[in-house]
Amino acid sequence: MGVKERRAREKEQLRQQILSAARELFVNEGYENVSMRKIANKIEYSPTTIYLYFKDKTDLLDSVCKETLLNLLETLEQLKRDTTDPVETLRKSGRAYIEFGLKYPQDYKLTFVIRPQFQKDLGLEEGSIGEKVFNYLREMVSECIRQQIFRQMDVETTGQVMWSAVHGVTLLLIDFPDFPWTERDQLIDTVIQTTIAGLKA
Amino acid sequence: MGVKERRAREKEQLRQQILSAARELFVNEGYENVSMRKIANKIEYSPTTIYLYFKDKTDLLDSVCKETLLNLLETLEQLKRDTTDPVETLRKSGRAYIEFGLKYPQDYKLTFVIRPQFQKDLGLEEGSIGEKVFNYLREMVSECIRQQIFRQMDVETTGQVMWSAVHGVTLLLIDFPDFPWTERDQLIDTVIQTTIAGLKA
DNA sequence: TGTTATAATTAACAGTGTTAAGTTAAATAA
DNA sequence: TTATTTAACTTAACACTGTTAATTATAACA
Repeated sequence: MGVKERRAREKEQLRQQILSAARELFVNEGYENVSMRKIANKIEYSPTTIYLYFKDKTDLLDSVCKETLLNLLETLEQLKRDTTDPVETLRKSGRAYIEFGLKYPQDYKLTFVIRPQFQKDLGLEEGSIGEKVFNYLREMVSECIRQQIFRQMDVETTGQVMWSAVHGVTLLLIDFPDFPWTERDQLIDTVIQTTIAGLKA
Repeated sequence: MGVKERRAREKEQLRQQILSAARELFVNEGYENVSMRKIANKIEYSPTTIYLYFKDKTDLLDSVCKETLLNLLETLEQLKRDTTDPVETLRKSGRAYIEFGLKYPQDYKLTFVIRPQFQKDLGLEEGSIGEKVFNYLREMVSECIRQQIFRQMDVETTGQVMWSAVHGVTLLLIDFPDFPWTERDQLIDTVIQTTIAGLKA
C-alpha cells in the first residue's frame, strides 16, 4: 500500500519545485515583477497548478520567507555554540544578521519589509520561526544584563534597541547602494559596537 | 498678454490637484494598490490626462516623496533654530525624524523604502532635498565631534550610525505594529539615547 | 470666421492575479 | 480486463493593471 506514500512524495516534490522556482525569481527579479505565469513557465506547468499547492501569491511569499528565516536561525544557533562570552556572541550575531541581510537582500526585504505590507499576520506569532529568532536575541541580551555587563534595563527594550540598529543599517545598505557609505565592514562594526557601548554605559 | 500666464497657472493647478490626489491615495491605500485610473477618477479626468503632467507612475511617486522630504526638512530646521546645545539638538532631531515617520508612515515608506526599489536614482544626489536632509545630520554630528562631546570619529560614519538607528526603529514600528514593543515613547528615547551614549563612549 | 495650437479623451495592447469549468490520467472496484 | 471513481492538471475567462497612439474637443490667435 505504498501508493499513497509515493503520491504524497510526488506532491511534496512539486511543491518544493514551485517554491524554489518562486524563490529564485523573487530574489532575482523582485516580488512585484514576478508573475504567477512566470513561475509556471519556469517549472513547465500551467499557472493554475500553483493554486493547487499554494492559496495565492502571498502564501507563496510566506513560504519562501519561512525558509529564509529558518536559514538565518540555523546560522545564529551555530554561532552561539561556538562562542562563550555573551557580548562577543551578541557582536558576532549582529554581524551575522546584517551579513545575512546583505547576502540575500531580496530575501531580507521580502521577509522584513514586503511581507508585513502584504500579510497582516506578523510571522512573529507564537511558535513561528520569527518568534524563535527574536527569542534568540532575547536570551543573548538577557545574559549580558544578568552578568551586569549591560546597564540594568528592561530585557525587551534592550533587545529592541539592538534589533533597530542592525535592521536599520541592513536596510539602508540594501536600499541605497549608491550612497557614499564609509567602508562597509567598518560601518557595520561601528553600528554594532556603538550600540553595545551605549547599552553598557 | 496675460493669457499665457493664466494658462500656465491653470496647468500648475491641475498638476497640484493630481499630486495631492495621488498623495492621498498612496498614503491611504498604499502605492501598489493605487491605479492610475483610481487617481483619474478622484480628480474627474481621464487616466491618460495624468500622463500629460507626469512621465509615469514612478514620476508621480517621485514628486510626492519630494514634497514629503521638504516637509521633514522644514521641521528639522525649525528645531535647529530653537536649540543651542548640539547633543540636545541631535536628540530632538532624532525624535522629530522618527515621529515624522510614524505620523506619515506611508509617506516614509514611500520615500525611504518603496521609491529606492522602483527608482534607480537615489533622491540623494547633489542639490536634491534628500541631500539637504543628510547635510543637516552631517552638520549636527560634526558639531558634537568638534566640541569633543562625541568620540573623535569620522563624521560620515558617525552620521550613518545615527541614521541607521532612527531609520531602523521607525521602520520596525511601522512594519510590525502588532509586535509586543515596549512603551513606544520609551523605546524611541532609549534608541536615541543609547546611540548617543555609544557615540560618546 | 477660419486656422492653429493645446488639452483632454477614446480605444487598444499586452500584461496581471485569480476562479470556474472542463479534461486527462491514474488508482481502485467489479 | 473493464468500468468507475478520484486526483491532478489545463483551458478559458473575468476584471483588473500601466501605458501608447490616434482622435476629438476646446480655447486662442489671425
